[in-house]
Amino acid sequence: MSDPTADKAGEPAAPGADFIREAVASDLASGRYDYVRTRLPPEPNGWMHIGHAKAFSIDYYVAKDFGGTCNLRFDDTNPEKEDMSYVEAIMRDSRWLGLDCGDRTFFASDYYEKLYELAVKLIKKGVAYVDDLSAEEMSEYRGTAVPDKNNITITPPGRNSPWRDRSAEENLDLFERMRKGEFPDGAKTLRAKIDMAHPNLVMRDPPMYRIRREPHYRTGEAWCIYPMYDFQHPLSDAIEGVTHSLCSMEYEIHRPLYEWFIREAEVFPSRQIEFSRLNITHTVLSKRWLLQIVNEGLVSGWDDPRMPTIAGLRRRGYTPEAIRDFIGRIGIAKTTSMVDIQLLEHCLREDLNKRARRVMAVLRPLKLIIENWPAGKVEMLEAVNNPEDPAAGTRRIPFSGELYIERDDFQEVPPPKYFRLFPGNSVRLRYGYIVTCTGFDKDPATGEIGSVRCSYDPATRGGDAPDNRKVKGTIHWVSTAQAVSLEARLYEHLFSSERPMEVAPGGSFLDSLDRGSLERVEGAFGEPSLADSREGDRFQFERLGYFCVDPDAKPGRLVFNRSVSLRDSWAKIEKKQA
RNA sequence: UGGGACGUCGGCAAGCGGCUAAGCCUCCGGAUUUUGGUUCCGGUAUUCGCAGGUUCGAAUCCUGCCGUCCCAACCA
Repeated sequence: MSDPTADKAGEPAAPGADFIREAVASDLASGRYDYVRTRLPPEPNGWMHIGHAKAFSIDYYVAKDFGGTCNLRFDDTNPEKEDMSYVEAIMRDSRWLGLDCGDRTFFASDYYEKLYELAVKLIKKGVAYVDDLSAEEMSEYRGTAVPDKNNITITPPGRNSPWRDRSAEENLDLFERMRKGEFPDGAKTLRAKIDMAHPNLVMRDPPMYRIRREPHYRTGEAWCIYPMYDFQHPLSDAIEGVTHSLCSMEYEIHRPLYEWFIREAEVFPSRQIEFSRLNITHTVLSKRWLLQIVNEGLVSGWDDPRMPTIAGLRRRGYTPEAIRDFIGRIGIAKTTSMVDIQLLEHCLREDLNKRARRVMAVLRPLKLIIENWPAGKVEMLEAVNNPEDPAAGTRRIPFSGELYIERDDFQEVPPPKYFRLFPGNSVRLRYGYIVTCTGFDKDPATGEIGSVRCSYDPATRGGDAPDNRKVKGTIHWVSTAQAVSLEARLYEHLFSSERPMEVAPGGSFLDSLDRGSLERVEGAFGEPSLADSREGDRFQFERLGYFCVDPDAKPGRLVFNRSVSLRDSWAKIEKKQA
């Protein structure tokens, strides 16, 4: 936090740094607009994920870069899926990320009356009509894409609805009665009258309003007709004076329609610009799929630390700075891309390396007994809190003749290049003493190592060897008598497949969901300073990774999430040897 | 014989007719190191989907092919 550049992370260098900023700069230069306003347009039907964070960041920082403003506007026009809890979650998460629109928070549902009036205007102009076709009929009349034998899609021209040429008066009357609730759900729609033979499917008289008797989370039962996205979005943008309506590539095909509504409704001409959405390896960024994972109980909730949601990342231990840095690094383009999740992890490590306090904890304890240690003696040793930040100071940790070390740090028969503890070998106990392994106990039945014995060199207090002898390995430890017990939760990627969205024919994206992606390690121990840590506190467990205190932690019951492991070059050596 | 877009290193991504094609992640070496962490050095595209063309000169312009993605919701 002390790094002044940290808050700039995620903000691309300068106006013109990407094609969107170039376009905005050029619009300002040409006089097309004399100010800049963007908007974050979430639909409150799911929690915000990192893909939204990318999109929101673009909206937010483009506006900021040009001295403009950014509105948060909930596109809440589908009462069946939306909920206030989602609004609250999205607001909390965007604020946490630093994308704070303050009092510029709006709802499309607040524009229903205004949108209705604009629809009436289009009816009066003769460019919108009430249609009696059913959904199925409409689909058929539109002449939608059909796969042919070569799997190529062909689209015959659509046919006009028999109701297409109703008079403006009749349409007006019908539309008014739709609003009054005189017709059952789905019986009629209001459609834009454009061109049923248009090569672009979305231009074939798209629906503007549907009848749906479903209480809306904000407007209650005030309305039984709801506007569709294509109609609502450009006009909501216009109502707010949005200059640049930035969205993802799948809306590109909708741009002619976006412009058509603006032109016909004669409202403020916002400009839509598209960019490609984010994809990340080993996860999915589709609200539908994330919802399914949550609903089926495959994770603990939207904020499960394995989820790519902002709440999940936060609980996992991600910092807003790391997420913003990541977003800044992936760039903005129009190509379909798949970003390596390792980049996200790298951004977290880089951030936490600078700020996380170091601490020692042993996840899989193995008892180490120092045979020549004076019985009952406890020494306090000084340890550095953060070698990257001298201001973090030092702390004192207890050392004794009985310690826990990591099971991995002892091998009865060392593999090649292994330089930790094995019979006869010396190792440094971090901030402690240099010890030499003198033996070990093994359960003859199971072959499990029960404890390891060693002798220490009193001249090496603190870990320095006065005789300059070389001790290659340094391992972490915790004194058994003073250790605090803790639970560590280790996470793997939610999906074992690099591209879970590429589902095999007849399969499901859930096929590659890793059911073992959460591992609870219950019998772990940490140094005593961990005892008074609080929810959200972040640490580096030396040699293991970055951990943070999970909300499940209670007084006297420590629970840590591993946010990300440290880079592990030994694992690579091992892998190569295998 | 529909429409729209995109194709530069394993992954992102600069490049906008003229220095030996930025940078980051990954990967591979090596140095430093009381975290096999960090940091630091070095290496990894004679080549820009392919084929032609224009030009003194092209990843950048033109033409044609090839490939990938999106569009069949009264969802957004």
